[in-house]
Amino acid sequence: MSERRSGEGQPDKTLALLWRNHRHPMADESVDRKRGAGRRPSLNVDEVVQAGIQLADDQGLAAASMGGLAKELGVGTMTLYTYVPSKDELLDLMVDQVLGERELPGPGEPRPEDWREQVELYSRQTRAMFQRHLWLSQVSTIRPPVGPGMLAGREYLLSALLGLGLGALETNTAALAITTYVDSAASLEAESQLVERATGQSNDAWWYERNDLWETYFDVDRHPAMTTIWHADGYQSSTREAAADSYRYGLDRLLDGIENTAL
Amino acid sequence: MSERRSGEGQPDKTLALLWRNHRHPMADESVDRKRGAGRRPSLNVDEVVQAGIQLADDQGLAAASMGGLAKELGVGTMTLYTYVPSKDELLDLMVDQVLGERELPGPGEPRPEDWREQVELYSRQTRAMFQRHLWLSQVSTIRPPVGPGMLAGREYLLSALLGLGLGALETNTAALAITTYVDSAASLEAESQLVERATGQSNDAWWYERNDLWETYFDVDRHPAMTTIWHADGYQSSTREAAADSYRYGLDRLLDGIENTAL
DNA sequence: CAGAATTCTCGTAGGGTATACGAGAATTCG
DNA sequence: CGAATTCTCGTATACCCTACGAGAATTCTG
Repeated sequence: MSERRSGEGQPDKTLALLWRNHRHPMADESVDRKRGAGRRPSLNVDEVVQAGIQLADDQGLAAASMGGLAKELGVGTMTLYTYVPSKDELLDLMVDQVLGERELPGPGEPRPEDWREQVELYSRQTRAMFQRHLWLSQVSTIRPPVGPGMLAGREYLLSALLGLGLGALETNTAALAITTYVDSAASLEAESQLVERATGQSNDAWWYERNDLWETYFDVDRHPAMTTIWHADGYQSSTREAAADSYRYGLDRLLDGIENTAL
Repeated sequence: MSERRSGEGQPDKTLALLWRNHRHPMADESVDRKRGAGRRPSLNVDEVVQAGIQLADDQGLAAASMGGLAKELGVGTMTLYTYVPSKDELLDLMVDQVLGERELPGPGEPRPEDWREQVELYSRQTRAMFQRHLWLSQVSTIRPPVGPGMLAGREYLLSALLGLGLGALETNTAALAITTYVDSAASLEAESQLVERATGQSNDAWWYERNDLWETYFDVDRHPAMTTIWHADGYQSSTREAAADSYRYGLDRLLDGIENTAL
């Protein structure tokens, strides 16, 4: 993973960058430089962010280093620091950008009627996002970029749950529980593919390589439950399918539980 | 996050290291060198692993580099490679060690009667493990060390669910869903504290620093649900408490859902 | 008891990372 | 045409992992 994240420097500057393409009440020239004297920039923030995403998609997050990205853009490494204060900030911008790519209906836009269908949509879009951008799984979400993309996602999920009549605090709590589950599972799924790509070995092949375990080290007496499941064909052959099934199952059960408390 | 993990080299050698302290049917001297000619080792694997855990606990995973660990042990960096084939293998050993520290009753040992209480115990022990070893949150779990510690955890959880009479495949699926939820949440909790430690700033302070967001950029029309929750006091002041509540809530709902399908 | 065999020890070297600093180049304003 | 402004980017630093191979320590063999 990544080590430390997110600008400790000036939150104002960070927020201004995140919201750079949104008009807001106090719209001053905090980001848009008034074009006057001075050398003309050869790039702009959006180009840098987009190129960063592209590079991370194609070659992995590690390849999207400041040096690598600069080479891709045909400029010197330090030139990037004209557009972005640090690598961490750049990552924030990349993340909020792709968070905003999810196609989630905003307020007033048409959406599924059933609340579960609405949550389902959030789940699908989020998983698809992780699939498009596997590197997301390597980025910490503890202090997320507080930009338009992230807020749109939270807004959508909360609006889906509001209809349940759960009370403000419980609604928020439920939304958090759902995002924890969905985002974590989607992240694990993406990470799994990343590992397959990086090692050139499927996860199934990896497990198979460890067959020795069962023959040599596995002690049936110490593991009766696993043995029982095994003999009852409780293990799926495909790691991937097992993960997908367990995701489906867990989300359905979680929503069942939430629905029940709402009655 | 960490980049790539887990020995692609020889699974046999890896397994032998992981199970080094367990007697097994085919017990040969694959690990224990027959003590004969040759210089005496100044360390052993367990010491290296233990020192690695200690160092990662105290100074963070980054500080537990091969160089740093060697300095701590008073040997040259390359000396460590006598005991452990690579840094990734060492990490596997550290992880399985702490997985095994969880106090989960084995087969035949006394345990809570209620299955939910048993799952609860798994949850408590796992969260406590992450709290003792915050660096676990930075380690990928996609290809876990297939050692005694990991197997004991899976065995316990499966045994807790077997009593529900769910059928082998569904039991396994449910167990996977539970570990995904519990492990992910515990990992996020630990990561959160790690970030606080690394930045010297509490997460609450971090959010507070972004108060500008609400005044300057937040658009009420685009975020009616968030606004509603806000006005109904649906947001908790403490990030940490909010996370804990949502964890509790989500786990309870998940177990509710599982219980219902079992009827 | 000497040399051979074996095993552990560890310095060096190489290719990777983010970014502080400051000099130089390009552009426009007065 | 200078001065002011802004963008460009080479250099230098301090880390990371580990392949390689020479040297040190110990015991076995005769």
